[in-house]
Amino acid sequence: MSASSPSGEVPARGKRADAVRNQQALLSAAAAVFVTSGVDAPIREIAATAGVGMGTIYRHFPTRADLVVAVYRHQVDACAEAGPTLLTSAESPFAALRQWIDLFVDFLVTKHGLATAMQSDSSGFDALHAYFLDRLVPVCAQLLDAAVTAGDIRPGTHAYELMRGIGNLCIGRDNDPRYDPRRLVELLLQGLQRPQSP
Amino acid sequence: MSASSPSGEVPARGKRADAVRNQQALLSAAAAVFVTSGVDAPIREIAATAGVGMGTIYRHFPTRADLVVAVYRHQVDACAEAGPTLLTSAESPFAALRQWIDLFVDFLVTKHGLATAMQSDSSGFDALHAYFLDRLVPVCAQLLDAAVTAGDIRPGTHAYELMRGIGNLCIGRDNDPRYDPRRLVELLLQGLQRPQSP
DNA sequence: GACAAAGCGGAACAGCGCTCCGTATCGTAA
DNA sequence: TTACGATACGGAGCGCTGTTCCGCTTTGTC
Repeated sequence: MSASSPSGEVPARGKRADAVRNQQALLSAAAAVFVTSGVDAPIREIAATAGVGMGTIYRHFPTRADLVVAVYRHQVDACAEAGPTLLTSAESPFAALRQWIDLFVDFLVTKHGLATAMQSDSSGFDALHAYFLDRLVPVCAQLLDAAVTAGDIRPGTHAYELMRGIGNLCIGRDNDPRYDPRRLVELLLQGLQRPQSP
Repeated sequence: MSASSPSGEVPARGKRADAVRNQQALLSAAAAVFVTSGVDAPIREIAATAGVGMGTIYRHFPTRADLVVAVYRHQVDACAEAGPTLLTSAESPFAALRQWIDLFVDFLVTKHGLATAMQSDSSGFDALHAYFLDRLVPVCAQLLDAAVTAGDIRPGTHAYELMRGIGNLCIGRDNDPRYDPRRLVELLLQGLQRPQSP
C-alpha cells in the first residue's frame, strides 16, 4: 500500500503508452458504467464504453474485484482533486460543494459495490476505507469552510458527519424507482443552505 | 398469510395430483441443493435433483425469490415438526437436540439466502421472520427442556438465545474452507452438555 | 527502416436464466 | 369403461453472460 503519486494511479513505468492509455480509459468507463448499471454490469458493456476489447480488461484486471478496487482508488483520487478545482471554477462555494457532492454520490456506488465484491478480504477493505477517509474528509471540510466563509451555508456541520450521512442515504438504491437518494441528498443540501433564524 | 394447515404447505385443492407431487419434490430438492450449492444454484441443477423439467419449476415458482420463500416456509414447518418426532425416536433427549440442530443449520442457508433474495421487500421478510420465531422457538425450548430434565445438559440456556447464537455462527460461510460453522456449533453443544462444576 | 516484445481485439466456448409449445397425464362425465 | 377436454410436463432453443486464446497490430529501440 505505498500511496506514492499524489495524482492517483501509479503510471506503471516501463509500460507501453497505449497500455497506460487503455488502463485510464477503462477506469473512467467502468466508473461511469457502475453508476448506470451497477458493479455487476457486463464486462462487454464496460469494454465497449472504454472502446477496447474484452481481452484488454482481463489483462489489466484479472478479476472483477481487481477492477472494482482500482476504480475505487481512482475515484477517491479524482474526487479529492476535484474539490480545489471546483472551488475556483464554480460560481460560488456552495455551487462547488453541490457539484462535489454530486461526484461523491456517483462514487458511492462503487464504494458500496466494493463491500460486496470484497466480502472475504475485510482487512483489505478496511485499508481502502481508511484511504477514503484520509483523502476525502479534508477536501469536504475545505469546501464546507469556504461555503461557510462566503455566507452560503450555516456553520457547525462537520465534514465526516455530512459524508457519512450522504453515504447512508445512498444505501440500498438498487434501481428501486421509489427510492432516489439524490432527492434526499439535495434536501440535505438545502437544509444546509438556509439558516434557521428568520 | 393464513397459516392454516399444521402440516405445512397448503395442498392447493383443485390441483392435479402430479402437480402437488412435483411441488413437494421441488421443495425438498431445492432445500437440498441450497445446502450444497447455495441459493444461487443453477435452476437446471434443482430441476434435475427433483427429477422434473425446468418448465415445471417456472410454473410453480415464477421467480427465484418465490422458490426461496416457499422452501423457507417448507423448512420452517419441517423443522418444527421434526422436534417432537426426534424426541421420541432418538436415543436420548440430547441426541434429539443435536439432530434437530443439524437440521436447523441446514435450514439457515436458506434463511440467509432469503435475506439477499428479498432485499427489496423488507416487510415481507419481517413477516417470514416472525413466522420463523413463532414456530421454532417453542420447539427448541421443548427439546432443551427435555434434555435438561433428563440431566443431559445444564439448565439455564434459553431457546431464543441458542438459536440466535447458532444463526450468527452460520453467517458468512460462503464455501470458505477456513470457516466451518458446524464445528463451532458442535463446540457450543459440547459446552452445553458438560456441567461446569467438577 | 527493421525487428522483437508488448499489447490488443474479438471469435469461440461453456454455462446460465427463461420461454414456448408439442406431448403426456389426469380427472370426469357419459 | 371409455373418451375427451383441461391441466401439467419436459426440454430444445434463444439470448446473455464470463472467460480464454491466439493471430494481428502497435510500440519502443537499435
